[in-house]
Amino acid sequence: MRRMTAPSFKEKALQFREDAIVEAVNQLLATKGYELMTVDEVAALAGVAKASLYKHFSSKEDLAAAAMVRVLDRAMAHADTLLADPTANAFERLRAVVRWTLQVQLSGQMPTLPAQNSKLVAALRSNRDYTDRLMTLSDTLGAWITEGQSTGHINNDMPPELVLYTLYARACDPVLGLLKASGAYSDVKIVEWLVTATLSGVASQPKRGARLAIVK
Amino acid sequence: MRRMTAPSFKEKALQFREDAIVEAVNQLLATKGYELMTVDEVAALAGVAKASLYKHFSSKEDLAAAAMVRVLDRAMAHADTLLADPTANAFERLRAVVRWTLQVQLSGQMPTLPAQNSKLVAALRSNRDYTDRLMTLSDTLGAWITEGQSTGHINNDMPPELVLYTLYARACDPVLGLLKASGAYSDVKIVEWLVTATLSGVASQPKRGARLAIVK
DNA sequence: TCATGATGCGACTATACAGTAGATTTATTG
DNA sequence: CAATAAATCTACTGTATAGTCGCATCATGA
Repeated sequence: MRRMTAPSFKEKALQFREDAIVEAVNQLLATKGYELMTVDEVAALAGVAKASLYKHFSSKEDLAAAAMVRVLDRAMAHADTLLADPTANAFERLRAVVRWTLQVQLSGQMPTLPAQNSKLVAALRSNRDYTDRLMTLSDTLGAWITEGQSTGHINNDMPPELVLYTLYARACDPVLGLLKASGAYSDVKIVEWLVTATLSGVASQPKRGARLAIVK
Repeated sequence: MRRMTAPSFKEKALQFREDAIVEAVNQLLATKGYELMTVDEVAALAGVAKASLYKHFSSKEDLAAAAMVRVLDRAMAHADTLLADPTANAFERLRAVVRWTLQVQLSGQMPTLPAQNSKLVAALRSNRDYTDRLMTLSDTLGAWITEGQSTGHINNDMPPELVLYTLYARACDPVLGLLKASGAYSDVKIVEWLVTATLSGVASQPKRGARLAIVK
């Protein structure tokens, strides 16, 4: 049954609190990671008692899932804005996705979860809010990837799966943090280098037409 | 004062136990990660009582450091064998390093540590056994990288630091595990794709001489 | 203004885990 | 073989933290 009336004051306050909690989780996941994040910290940062928090989310795993849902929503929203630009092709959209992901991580806003925690992984897998969004986003990006392969922009020898995972992996690439910690480079420079590294690797690009002088 | 006598039976047994402990740590770090690894597990897996373990290593951080020292030693040993081949150039040696790293990870033998645990990071930083080896290995690889840049094999626009970190990051690349979990590809294929992705990215390589047909 | 039901909170429990103390075994040496 | 020193083990402590209980508070609707 869908709601008929406008959200009441109480309901808006509720939503506001949930947002504060998820924002706190997002922040802590981005800085300390899942294992080191404590529910007490989340509650304190959100300005909520722990028992109240458990009225909204039934477990620590649920908290993590909520943060991932939010970042996936943002990623999909970003993908939609990219589709709105008719001048960009699939490859350029993928490049923009990589850049967006790196920018979010560099600004300390990217929540990351350990793939090794089996209890957490099981909780995520059985969370429809999460899995549905992950599949939707993967479908969108997967379509761009195969399109990029058919237009010759993306390596045809690699399975689209591998390319997709490679993009996702930018969200937890440790290189970003190490370069930032060195303090020697601007954020913009770091992002551009890593976009290049992802798409073209660290090897020199063979110059187009480089063999002109050699071939007769 | 250096020892004069051969290691006694007792001392060999001691060394043997330490090896068993470090091997257990390595295995658990590779599978569960640092936070989820418990000292009780390490002791059980090594076949040693926890209190005995603490006679060898004074903290959980020390255990992790010992495992990292071991893997760094192996990496340096591998680098030495690469230097022994006079036909390979710096770029080819770096490719071999990437392949080795991926192979170790794929076989479930690569210990990884969370960069977010500040207590652990502090312990590693103040551990000479660890830092000395890390610097030595970085010097070796760094020399190969700048050599690769001067011979035009490696992108000159990128700081060597970035290239070095990119190589190191292969040790904890989640793409490997995801592809393996999909079950659709052989280990050899996975490694080769990721070597390519690291060095040349996921984009199509512009074919050498591709503009021949266009330029006059 | 009062009844009500949902939401919030302080204080609590249970548990898992890092680290320790003291008894016990074992290799070594005279 | 006896004395010793070192290493190991069993059983423990202290603490951090996920999750809960029961009472207090407050918006809402009559």
